[in-house]
Amino acid sequence: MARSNNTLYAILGIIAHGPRSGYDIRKQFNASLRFFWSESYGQIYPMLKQIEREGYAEPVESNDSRRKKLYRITPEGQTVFRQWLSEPVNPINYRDELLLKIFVAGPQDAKAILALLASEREELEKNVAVLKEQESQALQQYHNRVPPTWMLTLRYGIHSMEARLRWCEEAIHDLRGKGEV
Amino acid sequence: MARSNNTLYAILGIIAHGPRSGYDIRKQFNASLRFFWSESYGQIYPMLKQIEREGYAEPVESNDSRRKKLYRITPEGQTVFRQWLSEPVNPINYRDELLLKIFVAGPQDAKAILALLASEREELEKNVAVLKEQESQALQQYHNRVPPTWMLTLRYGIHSMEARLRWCEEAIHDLRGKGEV
DNA sequence: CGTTCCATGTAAAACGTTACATGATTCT
DNA sequence: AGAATCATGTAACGTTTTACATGGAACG
Repeated sequence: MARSNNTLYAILGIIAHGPRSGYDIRKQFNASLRFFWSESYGQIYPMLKQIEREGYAEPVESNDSRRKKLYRITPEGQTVFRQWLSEPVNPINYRDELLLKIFVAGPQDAKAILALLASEREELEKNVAVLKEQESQALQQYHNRVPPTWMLTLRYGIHSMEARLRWCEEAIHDLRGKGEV
Repeated sequence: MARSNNTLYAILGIIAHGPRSGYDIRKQFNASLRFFWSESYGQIYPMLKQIEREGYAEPVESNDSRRKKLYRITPEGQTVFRQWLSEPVNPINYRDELLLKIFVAGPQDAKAILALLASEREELEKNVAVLKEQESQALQQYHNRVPPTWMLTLRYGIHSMEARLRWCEEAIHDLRGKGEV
């Protein structure tokens, strides 16, 4: 079975909104979707060349003072991108280390697990704050016009992290209640 | 930088609760943690041999009618397992295809995204029902005694899937409201 | 006696990160 | 001038899935 080749479509999806360099693409993922998607340079640059070879994008000369190599999506690229977009998504393969540890922990590990949960909670509180700040900034920007679809990914970040945070607190409460600490 | 070698610890964590075969290990992950962790045979069997070579587990002859090869964790295995358990977790690398698609979608893709969200919602409703059923079964089983830590992973499944479900509904509502459908 | 499930295993390919190398531009 | 950031790229390594191969046990 052919693998999903997500890196190809991720890049195509970014340059579908306008010419971008490899550096731009990385930046865009890190700025907005870092909690749910990331691409490393080690994948981006080789994939851009492959995309060009297959005729899904072509280089454009930039009038930037930097020597950026911008790529513009071609009509063929648009076609395969929209095709991919409408296909059902593949099941996610999460590998959540914290969940694994809790799953395999025994009663004697309650203390260690509590420590992990505490630092997770701290981390989540920070991240939720960052996302909410981003949200209020974005809402000001779009106060009358329709917000773009990527706003939905921001909303997802808030929903999912708040849920994880509530779970963390519940779990800490449960473990403390056992008196095994 | 040394990579985290999670497969090793995942396996060690399972056999820490009693002798298991490669097949058992797979089954246990699929039964309880499938949404947050999975291991394929292509990793499990070679890793079991490596674990044996390193002295973290040893084979035990089974009195099972099947020709299972059970592995039992050694004291050294226990040690490295508990050590790993107490270390801080590495950041997760989610790669959430649905989020990616929504992030890179343009206004003209609203219809395609709505279809994806609708089938995601369906899927989530099924999964939440399954988990809640599992939860009530487990709660009966442990009605007086303290529930094991893996119950927390079940709770996480419910929390996170319900959050994703609520987000799905919110997103569908938003996209419909735009009149772009 | 055939089908289904149990059970172990390997090889190849695909995927993804990390570390390194290189050099230009911008800012202080 | 020096530091920080921008920018492209590659090689090595580690991780993970997929496809294939093999055969025994249970069940109707």
